[in-house]
Amino acid sequence: MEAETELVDRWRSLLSSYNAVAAQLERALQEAHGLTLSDFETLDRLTTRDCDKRRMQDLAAAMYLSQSALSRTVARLEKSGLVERTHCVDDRRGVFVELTATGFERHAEARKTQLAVLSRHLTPTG
Amino acid sequence: MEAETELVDRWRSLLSSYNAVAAQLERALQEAHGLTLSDFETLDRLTTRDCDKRRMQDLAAAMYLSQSALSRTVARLEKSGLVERTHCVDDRRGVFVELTATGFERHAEARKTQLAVLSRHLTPTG
DNA sequence: CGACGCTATATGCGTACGCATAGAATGACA
DNA sequence: TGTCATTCTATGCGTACGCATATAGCGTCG
Repeated sequence: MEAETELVDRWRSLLSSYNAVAAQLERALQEAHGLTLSDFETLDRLTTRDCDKRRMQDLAAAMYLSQSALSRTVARLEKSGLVERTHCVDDRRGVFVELTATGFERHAEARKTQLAVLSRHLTPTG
Repeated sequence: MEAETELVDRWRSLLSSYNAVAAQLERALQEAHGLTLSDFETLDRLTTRDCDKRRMQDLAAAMYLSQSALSRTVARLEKSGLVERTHCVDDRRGVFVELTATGFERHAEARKTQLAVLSRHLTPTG
């Protein structure tokens, strides 16, 4: 019984910490840069890794999004001119996603917003 | 710079922990009980507190949901017969939300599912 | 080569969300 | 009593999501 309530308490804590930060972050990114949280996270994955040209499946594996959600996120980013999609040459089922110069800049600006929000709303305790 | 990456790392960790657990929980609750995560959390609030009859605004304050999302969640729960809404007598703008017997039972069953999922997917590290 | 199973991505569909606003009831003040 | 600012909940609207399925390319075996 003790273990159960401890488990639920940890979950509650995670739930409220996450939602508090996520809501602020979502709003700030949207307002200042026209980006969804998923948009930003996707851009982030593309800058963080060595090659800034990644296959969809690699992105999907590194993220929390479902395959379909990632597909649409990348479609949004492409429409906004932040990434480009190119078919792989060796396996034409695959799709490479690549940051554009604009995408790189937008990410850099958005990262400032992210840091500002995190430092204000992400408490050390969780 | 050090502090910045530490902050971002904490956020990443929170993000992935949350999503891993939330996705499982959402699916399990939906499949086994026809409940959204928000549905369950709302029922949970109604059983946890002293009086199991609460005003919308009290629920809203105790939760992460927006006011409109809570309104619709309660509407769903009422439609399913798990809660009842009654106008307050003293302030008829307000709405009391009350668990039905069915709602109480459903919550008790769903809580087992919650505990099962949490014990499997909520790691001690967060 | 041709058929088949498998993998990678896209899309139809239904749902929950947040924002902005509408609608109803309150309290204060003339 | 009548007006008006305020509070509480509901709703119109547009968006992102997940699930299931469609589509296109791959590799193998005959």
